[in-house]
Parts: sequence; C-alpha cells; structure tokens
Amino acid sequence: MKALKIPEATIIRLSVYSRFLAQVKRRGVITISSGEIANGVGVSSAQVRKDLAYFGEFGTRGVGYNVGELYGHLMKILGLTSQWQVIIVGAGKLGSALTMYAGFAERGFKVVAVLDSDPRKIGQKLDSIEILPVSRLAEVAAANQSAIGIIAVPAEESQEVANTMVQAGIKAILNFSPRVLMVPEDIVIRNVDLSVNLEILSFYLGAQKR
Amino acid sequence: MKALKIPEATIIRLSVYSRFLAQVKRRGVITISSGEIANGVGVSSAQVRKDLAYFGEFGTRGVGYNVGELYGHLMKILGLTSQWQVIIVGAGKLGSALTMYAGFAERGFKVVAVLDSDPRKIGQKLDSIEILPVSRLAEVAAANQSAIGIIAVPAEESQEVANTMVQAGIKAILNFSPRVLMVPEDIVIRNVDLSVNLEILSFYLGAQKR
DNA sequence: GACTGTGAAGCCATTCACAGCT
DNA sequence: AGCTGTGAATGGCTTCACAGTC
Repeated sequence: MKALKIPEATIIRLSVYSRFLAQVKRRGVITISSGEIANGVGVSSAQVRKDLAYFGEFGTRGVGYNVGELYGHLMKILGLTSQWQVIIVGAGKLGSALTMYAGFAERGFKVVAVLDSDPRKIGQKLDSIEILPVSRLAEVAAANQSAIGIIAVPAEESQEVANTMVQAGIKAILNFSPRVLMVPEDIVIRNVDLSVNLEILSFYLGAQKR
Repeated sequence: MKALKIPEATIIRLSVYSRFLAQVKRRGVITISSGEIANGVGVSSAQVRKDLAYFGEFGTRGVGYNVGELYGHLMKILGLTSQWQVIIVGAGKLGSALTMYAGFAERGFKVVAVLDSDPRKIGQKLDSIEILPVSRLAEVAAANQSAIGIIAVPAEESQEVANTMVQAGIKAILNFSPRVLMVPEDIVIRNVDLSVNLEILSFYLGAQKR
C-alpha cells in the first residue's frame, strides 16, 4: 500500500464503489469493467481506474475486475474488514435516529453507547441500548478503545462535547452539529451539516431563476 | 450578480460563513475582518476574500466587513431571504428526525409534508404534520411549487421515489439513501450518505496505523 | 497601520490518450 | 477486440503577494 497522498474525493468514491460492488455481487456478477462501475455511480471510467491505481493493480487488461476480489480490496483499504465501535453523544431526534440507523450496522459500525445530558433521558432505551449520562463518556471511551465518536447535540454544546471526546482518547469524530469545531491536529473530524446541504440546493435553485 | 462559474466548495463555505456571522451578529459585533472569519471557520483569510469576491465587493479596505450587511448579502446569495418548502418522503427514524429537526426551521426551511408507503404510518403525526400516503406526492408537490424534496427511504426504494419526485415537478432533491440516483440533468441533487462519512473516518484511522 | 480585492503562481484533481496485456 | 494502467495535458481551486484604500 503506497504512502502517496490520496485525494479525499478518491476516498469518498471508493466508499461509493464498494457499496455499488456489494450490490452487483449480490446479483451474482463475476466480472465488471471500469466503465460499468462508472455508469453505476455516475463518474468517468478513467476516474475509476485512477482511483483504484492509487492502491494497486486490481484488474486484468482486456477483461476487467473480479467483483468479489475488488470488493474485498476496497473493504480492506477502507478499514472495514473488522467492526468499528461507535459512541453517540446526544439522544435527541437525530441522535436516536442515528443510533438505530440500519445502514451503520450493515457496514460494520456498531453503536456501543449513547449518552445525553438530559436527566429525563437517562435510563431510557433505544433498541437495546440504554442512554447513559454524558458524565460517563470518559469511562465508556476507555472501555471501547479506538471507538469513533458521533456528536448529535445542539450547536451550543457541541464544542464542549468534542473537548470531552478528545480528552477521553477518541481519535475520530463525526459532527452533526452546525458548528465548526476546534480539535487538535491529530484528531480526524468530519462535519455533516444537514442545513448546509439544503442551502446549497437553495443556491442552485436561485441561480436558475437569474 | 456575476454569471461566472462558482466552485461548489465556495458555496459550501458561504453557507458556513453565514452561520458563523449569525452567531457573531447575535453577540453584537459590528465589524469583522476576513482573518477573524477565517479563524472562526477554519480556513485561510485569502480564501474568505476570494469566496466573497465572486459576488461583489462587500468590505472596506483597512476596516473589514460590516457584520450585518455581509450576513444579509450572504443570505441573499444563498437564496435564503424567503422560506423554502420541503417535502420529505420516508417517515422512518431518519425521516422523522429530519421532519422535526430544528436546524431546518432556523434557516428558513419549512417541512410542509411527510409521506410514507407503510399503511401503518399513514395518519400518524410528527409534531403537527400528518403522515400522508406516498401516492399523494404528485398532488402535494403541485400544491407547493418549487419545494425541495428529501428522500429518506431504504436504498431499494430510493430511485423510484426520485422518479416520482421528478415527475411531480420537484427540481431539487436531497438524498439520504445510500444509492447514487439517476435524475435528468436539470434536477439539482445532493447526496448525504451517512455511512460514507463514517467510512472516511475509518480509512483515516486505518491509515494512521500503517 | 490595517485590511480588502485581485492578478499571478502554485498546486492538486480530473481527463485524455495510448501503450501494454489477455 | 477489449479493457486496464499510467504519463502527459488540461482544468480548476487555493495560496501568495502586493497594489489600492481607509
């Protein structure tokens, strides 16, 4: 595995390819070309080949890629060959929905704990997971080494939760609050800002009228 | 307003700037420099100035930007000066959470209808919004001209829902299902793939160990 | 002195186009 | 003939650096 710097856009696409391949594989297809993958996910075939080339030579010239093999390679590249533990802070509407989101389990992410600061929520259950007080975050993080943290609390509380996560040793954070969070350089953080996405649609709708 | 092609990354940042400015404005700050904005949202000051320059000259050399004015400009650029209507298809965990998500209302997005295909859900209420059968989508879309559609159904059903939305005249779609959807060129579509985001974290966590 | 606006430079990602293999 | 892998060309975004303004 080359240490070359990989564009983030490539990683996003690899994740999309892998899900597309899972689907194709389920249909029993053995071999697939870069062009077919490209059609399936809406990119160019050159893009598919370039993306894969960062990580090795997975195909056969004149033939294409073996679906099962390529899928395996992608899952390995993405680090999805073993299960990841996930800790969610915030058991509001969004946090609850994320806790029970089947899409995570399908891809090997297991929610091991949900925490909230609201005393009325503590002790309630989401599926089989009991909501814990946020004061127990450090303890829970320690018990689940290298877990991924998800922040699903209101904007005002999000930075504080991030700080606590970092202190508890969490190295990767997915932030659903509409705030840009400050974290040390060695922490991997991604923001999923739901209204930003609507606002981009709003921008393009507006632009059409001009 | 110039017709120059604007990078999508710029639009995303404008949305982030606007929310940061709303926060600063609430604190009563009158004037702000590109450097202060940059610090607040984690980009370079040159980036902030370049982004704004696509749309005009909003600042005063030697002084900075008037917070209220700049905020107003950004909201106008993003098309957020009037309310957008939003139609959500899928009243599962995620659809329900999105329907009641306060962040949308704060930014002028109003959920006017929620639809589902499950007969057991029809007639139930989310906040004050009654869940309608998905068969009424065309009718609801017609009654809410230029509404934005949100897809929050399982992967297998998402393409069908997208087709129906397009036929019903919806021009912008936010897709939460983990599938790449095929839509006509004139439709604006964005994907928010929740597990892709976790998988990117997984990739970077894995890379650290190498 | 402070800060914006912007052409130019630098950098990074995507597309092209073709040699190489089956 | 079909398809991959990849160097070269292109295109686009970001950073630099400084002239212009207050």
